Amino acid sequence: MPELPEVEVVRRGLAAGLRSRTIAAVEVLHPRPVRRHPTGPEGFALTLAGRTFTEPRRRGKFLWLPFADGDALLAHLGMSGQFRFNDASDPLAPNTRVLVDFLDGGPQLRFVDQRMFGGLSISVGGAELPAEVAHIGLDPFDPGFDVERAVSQILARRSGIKRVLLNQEVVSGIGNIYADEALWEARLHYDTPAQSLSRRRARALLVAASQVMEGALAVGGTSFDALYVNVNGASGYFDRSLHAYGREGQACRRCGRPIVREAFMNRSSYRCPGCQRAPRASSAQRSTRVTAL
DNA sequence: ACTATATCCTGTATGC
DNA sequence: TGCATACAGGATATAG
Repeated sequence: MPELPEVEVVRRGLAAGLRSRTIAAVEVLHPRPVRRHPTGPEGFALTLAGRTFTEPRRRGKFLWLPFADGDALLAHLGMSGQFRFNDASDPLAPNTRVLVDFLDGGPQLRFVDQRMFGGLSISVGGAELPAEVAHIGLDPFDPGFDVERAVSQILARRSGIKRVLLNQEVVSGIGNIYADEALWEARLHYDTPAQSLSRRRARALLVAASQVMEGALAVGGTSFDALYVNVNGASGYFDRSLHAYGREGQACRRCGRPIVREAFMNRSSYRCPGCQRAPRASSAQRSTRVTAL
């Protein structure tokens, strides 16, 4: 699942392969990835021809590929989106959805996406910051990221801490894998009310999230299968460094107890039952008690 | 304004 | 072998 480190790996690959290149033609092979474009796949393809890419940018898991004319191609990888560079004569990978050819005749840019939760759209005037991304919070890799401000936002939420970590409007870039890893590092249960944390613990959690993701970026990201690869089709190696995610039944590397998997928010949460104890009472239980009194 | 949930989508793994 | 079901989980629309 591409989260912040994986999306940054992709951004860097795109930077190396797209800069100053001009689009000759675009072919949309499946309409779903361009569903947000108002004039449909044909309009999407036509409006892109002739545009010249500049430096790709990113906020959290959103990528945008600015054009020299001030607009941008906005991209989200969703669950399984990939950008790949291939010669036009190379066979198409399964689930290839969009093809971009360039005037220089060099490698094609291909958007491949099995589950199609992600997609491409055109952001008019979005070269600097697409309006579609304006509501997304800064990510921990952003030079403008303010830890104290993020701590304050976490403490203002009534939800469990993992819900808050996954909320891209508070801090962006964190998905299920790095949320579980950060919670393991910080020894926190996913249901701990965000409001109950001290500033110190909330800060430590954010630092842990940031450090885990930096470590993942350094080795090319986390890959479990062929659904996340860089623009050359290569996998990352961070799965070997995970402490919680995907380790059901395996010993906690801190205390030795088997990691458990629990259903949470329509997905799985992994935690150590020894190091990450459930909070004494959920906020819902407490408010019920207050009401009863 | 905040919070929680249903929904989208397809390949792979598993159970009967 | 075939068929059904569970699972992977991003962001968003919608309901409360």
